[in-house]
Amino acid sequence: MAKITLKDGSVREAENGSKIIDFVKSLSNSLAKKALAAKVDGKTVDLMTPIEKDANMEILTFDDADGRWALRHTASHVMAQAIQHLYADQHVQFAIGPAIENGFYYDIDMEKRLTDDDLKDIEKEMERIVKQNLPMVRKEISRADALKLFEEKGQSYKVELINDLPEDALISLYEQGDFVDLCAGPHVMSTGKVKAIKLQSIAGAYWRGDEHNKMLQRVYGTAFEKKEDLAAYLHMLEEAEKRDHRKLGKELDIFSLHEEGPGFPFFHPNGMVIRNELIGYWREVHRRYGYQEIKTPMILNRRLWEQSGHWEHYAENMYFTKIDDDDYAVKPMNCPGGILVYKTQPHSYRDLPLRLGELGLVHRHELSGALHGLFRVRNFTQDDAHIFMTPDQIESEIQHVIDLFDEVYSTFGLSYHAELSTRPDDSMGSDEIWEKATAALKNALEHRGLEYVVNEGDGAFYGPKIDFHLKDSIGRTWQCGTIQLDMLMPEKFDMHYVGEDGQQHRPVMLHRVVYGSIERFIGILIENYAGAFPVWLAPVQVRILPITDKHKDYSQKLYKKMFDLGLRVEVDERNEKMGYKIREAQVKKIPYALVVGDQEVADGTVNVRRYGEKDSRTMKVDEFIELLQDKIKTKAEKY
RNA sequence: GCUGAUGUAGCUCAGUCGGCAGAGCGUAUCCUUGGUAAGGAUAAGGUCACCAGUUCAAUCCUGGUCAUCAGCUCCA
Repeated sequence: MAKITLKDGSVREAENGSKIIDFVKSLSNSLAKKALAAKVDGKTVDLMTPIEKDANMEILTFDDADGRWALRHTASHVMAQAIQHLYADQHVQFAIGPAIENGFYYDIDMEKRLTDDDLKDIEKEMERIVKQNLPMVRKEISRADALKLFEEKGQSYKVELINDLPEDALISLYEQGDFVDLCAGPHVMSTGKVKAIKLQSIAGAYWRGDEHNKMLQRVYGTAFEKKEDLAAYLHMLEEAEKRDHRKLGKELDIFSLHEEGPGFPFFHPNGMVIRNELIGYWREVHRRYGYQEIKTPMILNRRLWEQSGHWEHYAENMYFTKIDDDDYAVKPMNCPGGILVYKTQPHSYRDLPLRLGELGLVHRHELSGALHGLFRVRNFTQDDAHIFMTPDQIESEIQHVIDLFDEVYSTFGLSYHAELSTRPDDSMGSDEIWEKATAALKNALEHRGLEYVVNEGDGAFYGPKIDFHLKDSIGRTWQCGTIQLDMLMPEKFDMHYVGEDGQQHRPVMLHRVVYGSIERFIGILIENYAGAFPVWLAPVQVRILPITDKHKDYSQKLYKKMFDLGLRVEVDERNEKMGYKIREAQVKKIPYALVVGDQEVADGTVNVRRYGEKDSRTMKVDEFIELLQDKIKTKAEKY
């Protein structure tokens, strides 16, 4: 007998060689029904796996990420089978078909181009396969047999995958009915478990994610255990779409994009209010954290970009121009400018760390297909800063930067995750410098207990970096903040400071942005607040709604009083009924609507209705203004 | 840049299987002076993304270009 320790710590016995599913049945029939896979000593396996020794076991259901993964992975195989059935004449080649965060996909290669209508047919065929409740049978074969099998089937992508596996690898296959696939698993026990399926979209994807390879057809879908859950998920997606910053940006008159300038966003008055408030806050925070601000030119001579390495490593993303007969480039980054400022005078170790901030407008030629609202543009303002310091200040300075990031993100109620990116192929500098810089970043992260993922080879060409990612309305993450450690630019530009010993030393440089780009950050904020900005950021903070013409004078007096206090206020004097004006104020997501009629004029009050609330309350004018000013001062998120 | 889809009024979208282009919202004017999510009427508003081709005739068919959307690649 094997001793099985369950998640709650209880220990049960199971017969050696018995299947996990039978063991689960012995625990509870209802659990056995819900079970999708199991985690044995940390490894996720099929329920058909035999129990062979004492182990820790967790039964996975749809509530567990790994359970969902198994179900959706099976769904992906079912889809592949359906495609094989429907397009038998096509010699469909299958590449890979994993489960992903909220669903699954399969990459396939065939002559016929799938259309949205085809998805309906595939779904139908999938449902048929699900109904048949085919068992998912795992088989293990040798590498040679696997090669033979897939060569015979003419599945060249599979053959390529197998060839990449170690010589002695035992290869697993999963078979359901007439479909067999190379797959490590795990899967749910049978196709019948996949109760609710929705195929979502078709897109291109490069084989192995490499743009030099052939582009395959990728079919995205999602699957749930219950139809209701699928419906709820699809509804959630619809709701999230309403928060899309491109949609809200238009509706709330924040920004626009035009064919005349793809990727070059236009900011409207409402957008500029948000921008300027963000910048004001940024300046206030950075002053407290010991930064000074500079401004450097947008166009600089070719020599500078050659010296920095951009000319060699970044040219395909740069825009160029000529002045007289000389080559110039529009800056894609602010650092060389900051370095020139540093070099205008000698520095002592006593001046360091020297923190120079710059709101710098940079231009980068991004691929046309990558452009995406304010999230991915071709010109953007980085809330940049370059910190020049001594080598032994690196770690404390990184901590200092992370403190600042923490403060800024929490002001907006944003949660983030960190990623560490290491040396890319196309990079400058010695191994030693890279190792040192990477270790410094890693230490800072670990010292602080920040969890992070590592992106091998994703660093900048001049140094490794820590990126801070924020989520958009549908859960895609976007890199915003970044801290990049740079020991190369100081060399390239022969930068110095005088140390305690009176000798010349090489400073270390830190590039960092908090918002990342003001444009992208505004996009994130629009989605985060669903367009209903906190009072301090709201383009219009208060709208006064006089009931009839009789109340216009009082409204104007109120308006002037608030306007003179610097508040963003407007009066809706249109000849409309109160219901209409209230609706308009709500649709525009204005934090406070003030209704004024006979009552308010007589009492010197306002009737305050907050955005999103049905009830209103009457307040003295001064009392309301005080409330408003307090919300603004404290950057309160709630009205 | 790649694969696929889309482009009609300021916005959201119908529509024309080739024959003078439509709705709702918004805007303007008039009526209505109305207490918390849409009061009524009238009117203006379009080179049907752009450029070629086919045709007696193209918003519609063909080809190309541009932009947008989803994804890939890339990135703040």
